[in-house]
Parts: sequence; structure tokens; C-alpha cells
Amino acid sequence: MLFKFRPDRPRWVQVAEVIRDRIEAGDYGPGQPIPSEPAMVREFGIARTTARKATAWLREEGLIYTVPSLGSFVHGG
Amino acid sequence: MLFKFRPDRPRWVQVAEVIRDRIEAGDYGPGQPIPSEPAMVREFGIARTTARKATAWLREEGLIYTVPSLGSFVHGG
DNA sequence: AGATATTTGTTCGTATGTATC
DNA sequence: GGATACATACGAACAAATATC
Repeated sequence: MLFKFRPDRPRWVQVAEVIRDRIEAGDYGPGQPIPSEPAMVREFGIARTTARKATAWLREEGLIYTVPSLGSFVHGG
Repeated sequence: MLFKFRPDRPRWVQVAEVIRDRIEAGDYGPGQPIPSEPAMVREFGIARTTARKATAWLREEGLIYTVPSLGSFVHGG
């Protein structure tokens, strides 16, 4: 079942908020990976460019860090 | 420092002129790439659609050619 | 050593909607 | 109405690094 987007805000914002909430809930612990871009594409039914915008926002917020070719990980590990 | 646009002409024209001048000055040699669309977005502080209009104009002028997924390059290499 | 799969980085192509002049 | 300009969002392709088999 794909994520239900609201029409009032951009999709990349809503995806970023879901991931952020999961991080704060402890679903992804410190040093552990968040869903990869292809995983977000599958789970939310979005384009990769949209997944990348969500990831970039989480990175700018300081919640995650990204290692090329490996993935993005929660800070604090 | 972002480019200072004049209000009298379209932005895409002014961007195209800057790139054209650089090509004629030899900043980008034959066969070498001009700034990508994302690079123009960063350098000039414009939208991608505006960068694309500038690139399209340079292409129609015969100054460059574009290879999808790779970039745009100065003619004559 | 070699081949394959995964992931991020980057690019262009296209379309839609909104706003402004 | 038309041209300009922005943001969003889809898709496709290529590249490079990493990990695994």
C-alpha cells in the first residue's frame, strides 16, 4: 500500500517528514541506514529525484549523513 | 556572488549571452563542456527552466551541441 | 581476477501548476 | 493572451564506488 500524499504540500517534504519521524521514534538507530533512494521509490511510489530531495533535506537538517555508494545513516553512531 | 540581472531583458537571454561570451573568449574550448543546467542554476541563481532556455538558444545559434545524460559541448572539437 | 548487484552522483528530457508582467 | 520565471515531479541514462559472489 503506497503512501497517501496530501495535495497541500510537496511530496518530498512529506517523505522527509516520515523519515524524520521514524528517526525520532528510534526506528533507525544512530549509525544505522535510513531507506535507500530506490527503497523510498518503492515504498512511497515516487520518483528518484523526489527521494533525493527528501534525503537532501534530512542531510541539511543535520539528521543524517550520506556516504556515496553506501547510503545515508543516522547521526550519532 | 550571484549574477546581477538587468530588468530590461529576459534572464535566459542574459545567461545565454554570458555563456556565449565565454565561448568566444575561449573559456570553454572546442569539444569541452559548458556549464550544466544545474551549474547554471547554482551560478546565476535561476530556475532550471530558465537555464534550459539559455542552453536551447545557444544550441539554435549553433554554438553548442547537447548529448542527453552527458551535457552540452562547444562545437568544433 | 572477474562479473554482478547495489547505491549515490550527475546529466538531460518532459510535463504540470502557479505567478507575474 | 502571451512571454517570462519559479517550483514540483515524473522518467531515462551514464558514471563511479562499494560489496558480494
